[in-house]
Amino acid sequence: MKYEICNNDIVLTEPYINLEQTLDCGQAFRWIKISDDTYSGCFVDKYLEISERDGRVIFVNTTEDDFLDVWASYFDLKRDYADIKAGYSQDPTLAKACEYSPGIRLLKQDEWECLVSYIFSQHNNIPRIKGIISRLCDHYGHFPTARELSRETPETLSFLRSGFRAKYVIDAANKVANGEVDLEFCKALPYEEAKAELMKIKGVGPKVADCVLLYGFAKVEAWPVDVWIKRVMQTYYPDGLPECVIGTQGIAQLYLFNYVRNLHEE
DNA sequence: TTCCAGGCGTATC
DNA sequence: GATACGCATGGA
Repeated sequence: MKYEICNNDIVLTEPYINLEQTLDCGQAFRWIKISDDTYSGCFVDKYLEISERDGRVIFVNTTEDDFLDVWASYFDLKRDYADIKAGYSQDPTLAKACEYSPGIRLLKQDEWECLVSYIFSQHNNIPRIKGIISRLCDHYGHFPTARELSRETPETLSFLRSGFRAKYVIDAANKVANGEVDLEFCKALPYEEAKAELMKIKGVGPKVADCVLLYGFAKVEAWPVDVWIKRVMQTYYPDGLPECVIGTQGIAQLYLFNYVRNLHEE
């Protein structure tokens, strides 16, 4: 990781990140493109504007402390993606997927926000997921805590227009607020045990749990299988995943998901 | 109009 | 344990 301090900004020169590929690939739902080269977003109570110019990423008006304590972790800056992608290049499909969007990185998101977001994601599409979460945050002025959401009912959340998912989010809020599911504790558990804990929540099945394990807990062995990844498996890997992804399947999934979803649109 | 969307709970066998 | 079906909402 290499960076410079420029006036009030942090300019990241290494590693390479593509902001559009990373912030708008469907792993996080709250980043907003506010100009040609700039996004705004949050991690818990930290607000960030971040720009990409001439291949460099600029953390606008950001202290070195916040950069090192919050954003370096959030953007997974210490992981060696060049090394990971070199391993993936043994597989022709993954080689194409990495070439298609080489600047994707895993975002290590807040686990509670991640849990709620992916409960809303089920049987839904990305623009609509963003709309629901945007209405939720506008309503509270921030992403609501579990305690705040535990006071809601499906009726009081009807403004979200989130359909049958509202009751699941309320169940998650209740279980997290009363300690029945302890996300901090889950984070420290091994993959399988953490997954079983998350699946105590109504509306959290294997796929949503894997998304929280990957995007919220940064457990890169998680392998969320949605409709797109099912198609990937049928089309490219009928006999199972290639050896070169074992251990970091979650990161491979980011590249593959983005690749096939855009192939479909073209 | 019909189909589908980063699935899951439930009923049924 | 596996398979089928309904589910709120909205865009294509």
